[in-house]
Amino acid sequence: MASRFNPLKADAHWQKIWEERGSFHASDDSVKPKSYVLEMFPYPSGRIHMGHVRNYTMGDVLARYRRMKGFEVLHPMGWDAFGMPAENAAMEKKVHPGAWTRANIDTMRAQLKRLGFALDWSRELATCEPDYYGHEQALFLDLFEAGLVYRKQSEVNWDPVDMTVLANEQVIDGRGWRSGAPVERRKLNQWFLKITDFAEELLDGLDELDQWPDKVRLMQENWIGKSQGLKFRFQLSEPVGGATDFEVFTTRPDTIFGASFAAISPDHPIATVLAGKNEALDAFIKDCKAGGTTAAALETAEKKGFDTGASVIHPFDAGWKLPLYVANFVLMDYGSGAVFGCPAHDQRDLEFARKYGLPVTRVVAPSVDEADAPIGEEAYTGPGLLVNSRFLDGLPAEEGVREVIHRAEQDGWGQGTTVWRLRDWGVSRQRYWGTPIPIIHCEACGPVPVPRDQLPVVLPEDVTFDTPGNPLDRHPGWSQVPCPTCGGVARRETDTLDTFVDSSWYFIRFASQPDDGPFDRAVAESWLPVGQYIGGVEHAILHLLYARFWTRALKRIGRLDIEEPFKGLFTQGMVTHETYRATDGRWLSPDEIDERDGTLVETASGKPVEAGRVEKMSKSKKNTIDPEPIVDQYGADAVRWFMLSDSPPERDLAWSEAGIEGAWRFVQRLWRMSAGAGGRSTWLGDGADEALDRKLHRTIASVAANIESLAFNKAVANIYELANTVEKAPASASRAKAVEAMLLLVAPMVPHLAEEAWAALGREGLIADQSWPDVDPALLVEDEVTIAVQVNGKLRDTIIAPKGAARETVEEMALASEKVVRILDGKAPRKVIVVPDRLVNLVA
RNA sequence: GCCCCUGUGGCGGAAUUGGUAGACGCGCUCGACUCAAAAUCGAGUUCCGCAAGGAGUGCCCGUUCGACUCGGGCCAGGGGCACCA
Repeated sequence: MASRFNPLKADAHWQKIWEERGSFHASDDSVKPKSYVLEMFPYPSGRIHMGHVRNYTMGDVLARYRRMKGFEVLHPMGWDAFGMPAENAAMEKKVHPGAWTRANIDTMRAQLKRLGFALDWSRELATCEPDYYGHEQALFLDLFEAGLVYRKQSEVNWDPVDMTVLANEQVIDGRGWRSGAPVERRKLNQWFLKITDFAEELLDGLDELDQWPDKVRLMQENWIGKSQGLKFRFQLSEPVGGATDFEVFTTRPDTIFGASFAAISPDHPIATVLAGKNEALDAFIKDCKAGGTTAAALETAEKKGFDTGASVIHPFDAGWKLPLYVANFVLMDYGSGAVFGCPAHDQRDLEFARKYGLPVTRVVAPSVDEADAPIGEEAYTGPGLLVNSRFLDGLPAEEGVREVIHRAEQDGWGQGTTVWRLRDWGVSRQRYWGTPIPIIHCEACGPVPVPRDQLPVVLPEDVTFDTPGNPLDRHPGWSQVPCPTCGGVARRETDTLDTFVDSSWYFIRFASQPDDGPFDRAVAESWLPVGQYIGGVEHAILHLLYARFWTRALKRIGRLDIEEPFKGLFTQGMVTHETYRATDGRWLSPDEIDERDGTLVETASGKPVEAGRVEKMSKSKKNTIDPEPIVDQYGADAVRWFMLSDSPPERDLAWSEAGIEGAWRFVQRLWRMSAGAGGRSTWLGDGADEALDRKLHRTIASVAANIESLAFNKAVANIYELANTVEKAPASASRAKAVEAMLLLVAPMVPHLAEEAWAALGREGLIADQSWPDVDPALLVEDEVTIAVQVNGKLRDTIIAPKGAARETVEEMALASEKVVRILDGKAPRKVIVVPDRLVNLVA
């Protein structure tokens, strides 16, 4: 028997056997209970990175464990293959996005296979292929016909030099990433999905997702952002271009008497009219449109306003006029695009009022006595009673909200309403490498769906990337088609779908992939919802919300009777690594660094180096570790073991050389203990070892519990403890059993070693096909317990007592302790607290 | 700006409902084996102290017989923010 486990041979050997036997093919018509384990599918960016390895290792352990527990497991893999990086590669490297993407997929598939994941490769899919996106186009048309798709104007980041639309990520400090030109906001006609129709049910549905992290549920709740408040109309003192009033929304109608100005968005129709007669205002509005469209860019921008000279009338007092401003912080997309400002109780309004010299009137105070307490640098947003508010005076603020809404409804100038922060999902992208939107624009008929028998609308491959912008627009023939309805002159939609659409239903396609439709309903329903979904927390909002929406939309149109796509969700942490910088600011890779005389230097130059933070692996910081050479050197199992060890899976994992070395050593230690030369003879023996039996059975139970709750680091620690105990135990029949059971426990984590050792021990069949070992409940119960003895809450001694011993017995034993006698010094304790089987606390 | 998360030895971290803080791993120290090294095995390793003992889970305050755990107030670091996926 080999004295060392050789992963180079073993990995490939067992991977081939699993593949030949179809070990991990999921059968749709199995009689076993079904379990769907899914990790977020990767974007084929080039090569597998450590984050993928960690993600897929976690899912793999769970999938393999569930198979051992008797489930028919669906554990598929595919490619989120459309997206911007392929177009960037096309421009930079002069390769076609399709060729680049497909080559990446081939590379990454081979890399994943080397890690020995228990995946059903027969269900592999790539979103960039017509046999996937064609079905997506059909689903898009289903939603279109159900009235869930519409068209409206929406803003994009526009690069005026490159004449192209920019993604937020391409806007750096308000400038285009290539041209460096200041970015403008520009309106385009775009397609939207009516996710807001589902706002209420998407919010309510969160309550039932009890196997999701609270953090993610909260993030989604905030994102959906339900607010209740008052919608009312401000009358303009003088009509503006025919308008005599406009709508305002507020969540704080109780503060209406603290109003000192009204503000509308730069995009508000009234602002547009006013700007027509006022050059300075026009310039101000243009200025507001500079910069990016992200929330962060908008909200950190300096709060600026422009006094239009117009005014509005206070709803409760016809003689009270409020100045009307155009303000850059008022969002046209939220509420009505108009607000009233109450500086005393809103920080942003306060800063605005101070800047433009507007009055600040307190209308909420902690008590009536503080009615005239001045507002300093900070707005008062706490609870309290209404003051300086006429008929509202003395009411608690929350009652004031109800009272103002009541009066507004009674007098007919406003009504209580619910407003959502959630906006409809804009799915148009002015890009090539995405799913073509299956719509034809006819001059006479308007937008017309592509007839079903003409799907898929295939993305043409003969395009060029020599100029910026969407190549589909420039393609000579592709967009020119007759109208399907009238046969007249028409043009294909040249925008493509947001790649989040692709990832909103791939998990359904994995469950069922017929040729003639997106999925077979009954088969899909037999697997769904996904039992455990695992991926990065960066998808906590958008991807997960869109997938939830898409699933509910399919239910609404009668295609699938599933409400929530993901029953269990787990968000794993990132893989990090140390960073280094040369004194001139260059990032240096950790292997370009040496330590000389206690200081860090750059190996090549000998110049000093500054150690940076341990950060997410990224090319720009030169701290990435390519998994492939690591697998070459240590084998798949050591890499997998390291990914599971130490760090809790939801937190970041710091890559280290020492860590992978440690994992490698443990893999070898497992081999020596079980099948390695000389190993067996040391543990074969007769007779029972009850202490070892107890340890084994407790370990089986706790490893199972820890895998089920995805606490892999704890499962790993359990196994180390067991290994330590087994090694110290004398030879016995119990020890022989423990070694074999231990192989079953590690089989989901280090499957190649487990198979190799299983075979070396002469056991039949694959370890992958074995059942998880049973636990004898009798062995989980201890007959003796260690009890802590405290005096005044401080630990002074421990005693060993029979499990379940009477309070009196334990108290007596504690009082008999030498240390306790010395500390109590003859005095009787005032009070004795006994926690059965845990501790005794003597209060002196 | 808004929202969220995290903070425990030299390091990663463990600690069912408040009940023996530091399991397990890494590193380090000493020892065994070896001509030597690697590998392996054994012992030790929160801090102060020879010891008895004392202190200790980012900081301050509180609740409790008892707080890493609960409440209040801070500090520090990190993440997300709708066209990156």
